[in-house]
Amino acid sequence: MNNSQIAEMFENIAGLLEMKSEKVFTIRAYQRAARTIERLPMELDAMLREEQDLRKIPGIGKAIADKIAEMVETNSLRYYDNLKAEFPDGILDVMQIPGLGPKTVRRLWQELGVTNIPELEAAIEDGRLESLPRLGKKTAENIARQIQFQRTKSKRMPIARAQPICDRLIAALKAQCPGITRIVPGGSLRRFEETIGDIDLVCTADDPADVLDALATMPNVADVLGHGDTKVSVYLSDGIQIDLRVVHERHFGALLQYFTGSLQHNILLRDRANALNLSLNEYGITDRETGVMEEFADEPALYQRLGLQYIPPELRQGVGEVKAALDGGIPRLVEVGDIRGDLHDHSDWSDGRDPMEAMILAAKERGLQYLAMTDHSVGRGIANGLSVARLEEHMATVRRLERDIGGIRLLCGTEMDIRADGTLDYADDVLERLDWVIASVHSAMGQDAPTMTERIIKAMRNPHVDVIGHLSTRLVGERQPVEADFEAIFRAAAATGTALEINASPERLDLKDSHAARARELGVPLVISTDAHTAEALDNTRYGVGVARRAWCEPRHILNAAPADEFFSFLKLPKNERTEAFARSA
DNA sequence: GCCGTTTTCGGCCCGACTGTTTTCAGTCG
Repeated sequence: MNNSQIAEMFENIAGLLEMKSEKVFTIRAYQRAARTIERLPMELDAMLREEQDLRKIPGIGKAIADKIAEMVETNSLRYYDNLKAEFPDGILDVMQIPGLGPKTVRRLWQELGVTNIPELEAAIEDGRLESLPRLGKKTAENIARQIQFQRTKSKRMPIARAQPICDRLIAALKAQCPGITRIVPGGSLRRFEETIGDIDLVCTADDPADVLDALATMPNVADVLGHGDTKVSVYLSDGIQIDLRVVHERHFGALLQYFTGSLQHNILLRDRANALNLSLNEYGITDRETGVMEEFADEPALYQRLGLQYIPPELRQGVGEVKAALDGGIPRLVEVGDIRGDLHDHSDWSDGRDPMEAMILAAKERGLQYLAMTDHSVGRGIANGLSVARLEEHMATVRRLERDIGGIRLLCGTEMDIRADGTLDYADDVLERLDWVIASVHSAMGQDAPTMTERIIKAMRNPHVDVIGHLSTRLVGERQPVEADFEAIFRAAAATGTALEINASPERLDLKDSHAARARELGVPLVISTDAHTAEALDNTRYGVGVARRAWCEPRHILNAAPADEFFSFLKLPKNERTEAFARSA
């Protein structure tokens, strides 16, 4: 069983226990464990194989650790099976409907015999639901509406889709409400998660009601889910939910912190406040003795008041960051401005849109010190891959443009296919003349894990392969990652001195955050590359930096954060010396 | 069920909003 399956099972356990009115803290413990497991950097079954103590993971104690062991060993959990047997099959689906919680779902089941969504719809239709005490016509209507929306509502969307929607929304609200003093995204968007459930906006304004009304009455709003004095929630016509919270300027720091989350991070932060006999909410920090509330114009002051280092949003995942902040363990994370070169770029020589010259000029304009031109190898027939003869020309052109343009160093490179059998698209005598070789999987992605693992490791053993591109080949929300033993691959990368790419294309984000974290731990040199196919795509670096920051990467962990001279001397090293040299320079 | 720089037992984040109420339970984030 993999981590996401295990997490889902704990999430279901929590749901069923809720319906049993089990102790709320037991339920929370399962939910917390599920959320933690979801984003663990390593697979639990691998950890167990290595006899690691799962109880070192925050939120996992004896009971849950034992259950994980049983799941990994037997692919099932008797406790869960028994629990599930107490409830009808579709009941968890019913609980997924927004507005329907465990209490209501249990009543609907026990008093009306509703066990799935069609039966729920029938009970609304024939008026049985609204006849129950404490439920009424309006509740019935709301549930019916939510069922409909569930069908059209977009699932979590890639950050690449959410970001522009959010930008447009902010621009529209600003234009319509001159009283807005600040408006910024919060939630998963600000934490740079790879997918976004709904878009959270944090706003300060002289007249909150004005802003709330403005959003609620926008033309592309399909439905208003709630509208109070400080917040409004709406569905846009394309099925995206927007939550907007508006408060007075003096509460901004506390509100932004609260609305950025994550939920688990906020809980840990409020625990910390409690330990200091303080109470934290979205308006400020209250001294429990005196009842006096302190307000915060910005977030750093709030963290400081709790005796903590500032925690960047990307780290607010509710795992170890609060503890780290207590001991000064929050590192200076890599920033966009640290990235000195881009090492994965396509031109119209293969499947890019823009001529090589335009790409180089765009890179120079963005202040990059070096750029690798890495058009596709011949195996990518569909992407107009370069034959050896065209590659020769390509190299000559790179050299000529480097001289002609000046002020930026160029690398003659390739993004070369790793074929299904692990052999490479160019022969060694071709590869050794290139400055920068990316090897990537573009075909036969359905291979079984042992085959794929061996295929990639075989490529890494080649002395000329500098980096593996978009390791898992996943497309966020579109295509599943390949099956492979990633732990083995990371270890092989460290052993062979092969770098791993954090592909910053927002559709890819590959390595993903937890994989980048694990690779970093093992000392693998990482690069953040845009895989740009257009000049504008060079701006996507920020998405890759977001992934790296979520993986606790500092500039020293990122190869292309090195200034040009340092980077080029690194490349002169034979591969088998690189991992060690990278650790030394770090 | 988890956890401990006051605790191995007794705590466990906190407020907004809604609908059905006549004072609040349920749900959400």
